[in-house]
Amino acid sequence: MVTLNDIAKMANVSKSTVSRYLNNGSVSQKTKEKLDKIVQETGYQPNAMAQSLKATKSSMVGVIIPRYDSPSTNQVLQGIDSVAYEKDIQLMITNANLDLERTKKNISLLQRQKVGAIILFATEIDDELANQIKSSKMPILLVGQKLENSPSFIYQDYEAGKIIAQHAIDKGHRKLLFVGVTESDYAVGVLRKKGFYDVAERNGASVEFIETGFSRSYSYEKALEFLPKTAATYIAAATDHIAIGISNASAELKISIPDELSLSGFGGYSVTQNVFPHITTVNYPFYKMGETVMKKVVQVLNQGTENIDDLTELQVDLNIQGSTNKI
Amino acid sequence: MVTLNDIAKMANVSKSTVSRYLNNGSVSQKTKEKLDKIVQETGYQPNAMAQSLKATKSSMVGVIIPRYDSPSTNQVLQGIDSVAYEKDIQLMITNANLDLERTKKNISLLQRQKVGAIILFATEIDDELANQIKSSKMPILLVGQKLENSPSFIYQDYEAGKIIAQHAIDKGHRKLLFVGVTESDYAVGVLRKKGFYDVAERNGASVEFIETGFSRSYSYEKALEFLPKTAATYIAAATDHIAIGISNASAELKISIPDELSLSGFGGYSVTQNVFPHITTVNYPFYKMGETVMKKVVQVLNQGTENIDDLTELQVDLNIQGSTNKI
DNA sequence: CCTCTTTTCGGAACCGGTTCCACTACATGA
DNA sequence: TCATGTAGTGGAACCGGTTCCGAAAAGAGG
Repeated sequence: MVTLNDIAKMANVSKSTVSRYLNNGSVSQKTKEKLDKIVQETGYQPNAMAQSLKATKSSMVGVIIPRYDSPSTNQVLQGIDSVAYEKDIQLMITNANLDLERTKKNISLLQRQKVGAIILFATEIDDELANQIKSSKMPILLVGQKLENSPSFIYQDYEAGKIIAQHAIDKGHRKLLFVGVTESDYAVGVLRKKGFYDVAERNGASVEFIETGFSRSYSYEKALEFLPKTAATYIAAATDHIAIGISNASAELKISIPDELSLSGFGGYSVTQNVFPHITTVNYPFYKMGETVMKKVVQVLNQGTENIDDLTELQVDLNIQGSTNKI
Repeated sequence: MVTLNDIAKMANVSKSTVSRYLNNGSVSQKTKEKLDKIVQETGYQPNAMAQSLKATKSSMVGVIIPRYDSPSTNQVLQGIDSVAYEKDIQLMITNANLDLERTKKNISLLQRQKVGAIILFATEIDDELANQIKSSKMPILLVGQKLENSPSFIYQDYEAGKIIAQHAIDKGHRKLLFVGVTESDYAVGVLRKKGFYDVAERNGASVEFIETGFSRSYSYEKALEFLPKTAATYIAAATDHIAIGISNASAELKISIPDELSLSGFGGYSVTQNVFPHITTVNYPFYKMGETVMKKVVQVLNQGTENIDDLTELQVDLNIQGSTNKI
């Protein structure tokens, strides 16, 4: 591997001259031409680690994702990437694999790499992690969860629940079923449900509740059981994947959507377009989330962590498709 | 940020002693205890860049992915990650965003970062990129494309085409339609189709061909046109997403799958489970691909690039679901 | 108590860059 | 002609670690 020192020797100049040539450029025309030629021939590329070491920090930004195959995360990543690419910031993406311990390890890994900031897609935050975040000298931005005194970026989950309930009400439904998940997931399990209940009850509708898991296949099995029994005319699934499972089950049971039953999800994943009829859902602005967070990172990199809002909420909007209809 | 030097001063010992304490450990009991305490209190973590600089290489492996929201890529990544995590190798994932120029830039970026090896998910390879790969002193492993004299890992696309055709023949179909993509994509556009044709024609079946694009929605539109006209009883779509588009269109047109028409895809994505009936497909071993490539990387890291096979082909297998039936 | 071996430790060089400082050479203006 | 300014350059220190080498200290054996 050819180094700056090698180049300097070949050109019979000092390291500093070569470095100056590569950076600012107070170099004479003659040496510039000489170096042009040598750098060209050798294909010299500066060692990024040596540069970062001298600068005592790297030009990278760390990202901790929960897992690779999450469509929402990937859309957020696209948004992050678009801004990062534009600003010439290199991302260092690490996978926590839905493991809290691995999340903590990844934070310290990124700290050792001296990244400029960390974007953390948090699913669960325990006390230890909260402490690690708070005591970090390196700015850590949270996506999808909020934490006191840390810049957090979340979706309007409570609002989303309200929007869907209002839609059901508007379509004339009064017997509703909310198919949700465990309350240990605050955004999905608590907020969406609460928003839904609040609007439904305010309008005098009855709401049943059934708990299922996040997987499509489990929800499908569950739906095969509860669909024949329920009196509801409108089912609000807490995620699009759950909705897909229910959609599959109703196809199997020859229950027609939307004629006999209306069905909606949350998320706005493209999977809702994969079934027919397409599923009404609440669109979450994943891509925009990425852009927003990354722009904030750029700001933090330039100005430090002062004057940064603690909480940024991104708006959601209703996406009406063929799966919901008037009663 | 507390450095090794700081620790040394606090403990009244030399840098080398602290370094030895952190690594091998030929250190007396007394100083060990003293350092234990100080490291504990300060939360000292060695600077990864300084370590890499000294070692003249980092302990990372670079990965270049085509884009973030590719389900197949993400499954391969999970496989790569599982091995990397086990071997304590840090991944540096970069996004080429389906851009050839960005792919080239990413390679040189990873080279400047002195990663131990690069895993490249190649879609397209032009002469310049081929040269860049060949002239790299750093091992570059290719996934999904093959290149002479470079370790390449591919799927059995030709074989997959044969398998699907054989399945159609076995089910008694003789009027076949292959819905494919442009031949500029060698694996999907050429190999799958060729395998399909070879087996079909050997068995005296007729094969129509229609070209579409990779997107589900475009294939859906196309299918609305060609489904009413075709005489085929079996449609082989060149990807699962195309198959989903066709499935949606046939639902819209009230053409019953599999009673009136059999339909299959390629890929084995979970989306084929999202529609009802589930779609027969050829499973591609994405996760295993990741494991296989990463194991090879580990080998290359340990033994260098000698005795590495140029080409590794991973087997595919038929996954029969409800969308195909006897005629 | 004195050798001999082993353990423990500090000094210095090094990895590959960047940057400050001082020095030279030459041009500019008075 | 001489002071002053400026572009171009090299030397040296530094970023934060690792490692080689030799010296000092500690322990073993006679």
